[in-house]
Amino acid sequence: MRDEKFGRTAARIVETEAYLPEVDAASHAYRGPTPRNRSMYLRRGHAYVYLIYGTWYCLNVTSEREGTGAAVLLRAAEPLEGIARMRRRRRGVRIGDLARGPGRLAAAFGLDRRHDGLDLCSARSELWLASGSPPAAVGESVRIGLSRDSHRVLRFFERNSVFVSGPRGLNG
DNA sequence: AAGAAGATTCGCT
DNA sequence: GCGAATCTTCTTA
Repeated sequence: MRDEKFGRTAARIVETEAYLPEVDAASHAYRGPTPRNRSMYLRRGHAYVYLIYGTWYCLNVTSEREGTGAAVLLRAAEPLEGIARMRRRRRGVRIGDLARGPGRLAAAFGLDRRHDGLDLCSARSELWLASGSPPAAVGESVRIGLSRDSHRVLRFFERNSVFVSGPRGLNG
């Protein structure tokens, strides 16, 4: 959820990908800290927001203890609140496309590097995680769009959600 | 120092 | 289906 002066935007996470510490060649933290990825080393529950292809931002939630680089990429979400605001940010696309994909999700919430490093578990943060309705059935698959460590089954999604970005079949 | 690839998406052919 | 957009990091293509 994101709180701004003029209202709240909220969405329910329906698709994620995990990036492991140490052994995961696809992780931005695989080769150690850099200016871009340093917030991956924050304690679990912090935001890692980065720019990809010089064009889109992606939102991750850190997942390990302080000093260990790991995170969960939020790949897709079901818009719940502030949908008009999201549509304005997303050039008026259909609701089903507002947050279907990691770049689109961050764009719907209006995120950029100013949000990098925020504590997503703090009531004083403008961007935060809330508990919501649990997924009915969780599917898993390999992660999308990787060339290294592409075999790892670390993508998780709500099986019957139309807001998921990638394949929803038995094996992803 | 320069070039290529990358956790993506959009618009045009 | 393919190229563009254009930032950060890694390789030397």
